[in-house]
Amino acid sequence: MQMKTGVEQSVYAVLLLNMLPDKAVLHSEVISGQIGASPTYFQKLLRKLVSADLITSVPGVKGGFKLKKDPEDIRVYDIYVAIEGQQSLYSPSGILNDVLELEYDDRCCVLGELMKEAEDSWKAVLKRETIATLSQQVESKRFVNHVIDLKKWVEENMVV
Amino acid sequence: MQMKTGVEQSVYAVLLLNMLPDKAVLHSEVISGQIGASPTYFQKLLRKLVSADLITSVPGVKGGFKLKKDPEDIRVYDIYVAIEGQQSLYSPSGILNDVLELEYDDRCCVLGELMKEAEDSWKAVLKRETIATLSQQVESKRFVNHVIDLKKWVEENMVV
DNA sequence: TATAAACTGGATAATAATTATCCGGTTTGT
DNA sequence: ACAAACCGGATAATTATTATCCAGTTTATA
Repeated sequence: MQMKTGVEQSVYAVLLLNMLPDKAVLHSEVISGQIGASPTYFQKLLRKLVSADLITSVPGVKGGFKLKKDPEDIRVYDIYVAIEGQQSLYSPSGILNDVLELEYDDRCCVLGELMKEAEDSWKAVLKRETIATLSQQVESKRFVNHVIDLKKWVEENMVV
Repeated sequence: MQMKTGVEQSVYAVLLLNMLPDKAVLHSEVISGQIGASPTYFQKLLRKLVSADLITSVPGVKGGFKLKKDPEDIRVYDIYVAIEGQQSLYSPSGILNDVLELEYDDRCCVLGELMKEAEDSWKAVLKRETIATLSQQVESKRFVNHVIDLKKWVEENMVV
């Protein structure tokens, strides 16, 4: 039980896109190169983010990707769902129902309820943080010099 | 990202073992048969529960498995860790460190902290519930008749 | 005391999920 | 018209999970 690395890569990709000036766009291979992801698979991830309406893609020469929403409106949870889908961490297989030989109309899933609560609690934390708040943390004094370099890199690699 | 079915099977196995009278023991194939799990793989799961000191095994003819601890002292979380190990749901791959070109001594992992908090919150729920409280729920009035049948089954299949 | 029936644990195979690649198609700036 | 990007479906490679097998140890009992 481990989160896909694609989620982490996507979060950082969105953080990068958030450094783009308006109208500018970043080519998918440029992003995957910076993040160290496999270019072709990374495109699939970007595709999912597009489907989830978190980013937009512009095709054609000078095409690329940019944010669709404001960073305040993109929650880490949104990215998680975009990549992993909304299937829950626990899918009750109804063992207890079989063991208790319950009829369909009075099935119980005592473990399922607990797991749902745990998962909701987990999701709540992911819903709290947004790309905006994450960006703030990265841009904190401690890393400000590195972020300046990174923004320079973005400007060198972006397309109008 | 989905919880192993082995965790669910293990929880129900422990619930079954909790119905055993003192000194009695349940053969692993009897349990896996009731739960509907593959016998050989299920033994591996039981083995992990033994290693985690949640249950004990007695070898030899008339051998089997029984609880090692009181049901109040077995948390769902303990079973989860026994089966899945204590690796966290999120293992930071240090992308941001690479992106920011940080030196070893001032690495940050802004996403890692968030994920850790989310995971702790998830685990807290699993730590709250024990086999004792789960058993209570199953034995609630609603299912009391079925539980009586189940206990009958346990007595028929247990070994002194 | 020999035997059968259980657990032990390591090697290995089968299955499923994740990650990665390829390629023919569409869009768009030059 | 062409090159450079995205699109999306098929497919392969890799990894994680589930499942099996087998030779070893323990123990009740005949």
